[in-house]
Amino acid sequence: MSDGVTEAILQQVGAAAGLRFDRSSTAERVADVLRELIISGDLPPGTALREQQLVTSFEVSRNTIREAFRLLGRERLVVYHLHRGVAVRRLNEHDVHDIYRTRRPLELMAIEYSADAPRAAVVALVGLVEQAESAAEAGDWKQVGTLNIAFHQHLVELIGSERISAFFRVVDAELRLAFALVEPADLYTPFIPRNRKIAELLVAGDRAAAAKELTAYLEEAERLIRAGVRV
Amino acid sequence: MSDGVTEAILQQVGAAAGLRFDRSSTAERVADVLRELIISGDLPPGTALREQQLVTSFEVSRNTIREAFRLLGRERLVVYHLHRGVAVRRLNEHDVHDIYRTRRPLELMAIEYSADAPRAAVVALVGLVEQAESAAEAGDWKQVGTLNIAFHQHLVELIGSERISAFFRVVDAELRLAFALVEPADLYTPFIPRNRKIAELLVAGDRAAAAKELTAYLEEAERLIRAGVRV
DNA sequence: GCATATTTGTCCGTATGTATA
DNA sequence: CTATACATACGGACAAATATG
Repeated sequence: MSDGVTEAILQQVGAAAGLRFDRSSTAERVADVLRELIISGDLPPGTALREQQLVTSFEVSRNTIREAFRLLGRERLVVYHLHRGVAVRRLNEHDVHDIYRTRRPLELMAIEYSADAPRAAVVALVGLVEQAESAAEAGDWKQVGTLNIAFHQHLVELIGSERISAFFRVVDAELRLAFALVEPADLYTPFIPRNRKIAELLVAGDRAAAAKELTAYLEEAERLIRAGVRV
Repeated sequence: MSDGVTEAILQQVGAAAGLRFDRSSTAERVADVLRELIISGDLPPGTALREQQLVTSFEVSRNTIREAFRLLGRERLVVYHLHRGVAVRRLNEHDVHDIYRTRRPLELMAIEYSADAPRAAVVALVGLVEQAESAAEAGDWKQVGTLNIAFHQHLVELIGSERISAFFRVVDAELRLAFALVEPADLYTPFIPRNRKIAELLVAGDRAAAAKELTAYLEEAERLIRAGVRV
């Protein structure tokens, strides 16, 4: 009945997190911990999050847990089933498709806006790629993944809208629900050189070529992740 | 002490909404009603939403109210102050500026995507403008406002991303927090002909001119609303 | 600045309804 | 079909923080 593995994970992190004695509300902090567990893959898609279980692991009340669920639900990281509680969201192919339909216009627009963005911000993209290359050589795929995300997040931030940046973060967290299903080496290795090319083209000011390269990147990534979700 | 006006509004709507016996959770439904009250301007920015007050008007428990607050908080319609509860959000000039920094790239991208969108969807924009013209003649400013929003929502939907559409809806609801501060006639009258021009240019396939017109629209709207917020 | 009242933050017990074995 | 487990929702309690006189 009770999922021993899930329970163990929650015990660890919940207890260690020092949930009380903070500035924000307990519900926010519970949501933060759960979000981290979800996007890191420790709580894989489909995992049922039972209220009582979380009450004992986090040592907070059920009300607080439920408030945290509401927050995560709005971020699309968990799904509600009335009278059946919440579970970590499982993306289907359509979800992945729509996420890329979301990323494409945003990132393409970011390329256009790069013309007006501070040069330092554009150059910083190259630095992120270089860090990713080092991490890949060291075989640290988790770090490569983080840096890949940081690259695209940074790109979108060139638009200069806090709301779009925040929206992109949420969509990105959502996309990570699918990452657990794909081999990290498969996922990132081919994309580092692509990111490098995009960054270099932007620094050179060739936005049209950068847009072309980005489109190719996104198409390949979507295909790969959709294949992973299909399984 | 207790705000009689706010109370009266909540009494009315809360009781009339038939909150129980529905498919979704009570918290969702409470949030729906509150959202409507907020974006319609019945609960103007700054209004304190006291838990006990809502408990009596909606006849639900405090826990449920708090869950609804979490939902609205994630939509940026209310703000939390620890140990001081929630209040209807009050936009400042920076907020309005960022909202337009958000709208601009999205709507410009929508114009580009209109090339690939189904023709019927593009033509439908003209229909929305015509409805707005009728409503303006009839002096129904509330309806004009609704139709203006529908126009831009419809435009963004040409991108074809459910997530972007949903995001735009949230941003739009947020923007309405500022509408209460501007005279509706001032706000909408000059924009109907602009919308018409944009729609006609899109139907004609002249996307560059439509983009120019849209940019002018957004600049004017931002200026007007920022002036309203400044007061 | 202090004492008091109010309100939030959080926890708990319980009753009801729903889904699943 | 019954039993069980669980989520949903309510209401009461109390400490802590904040607002008020």
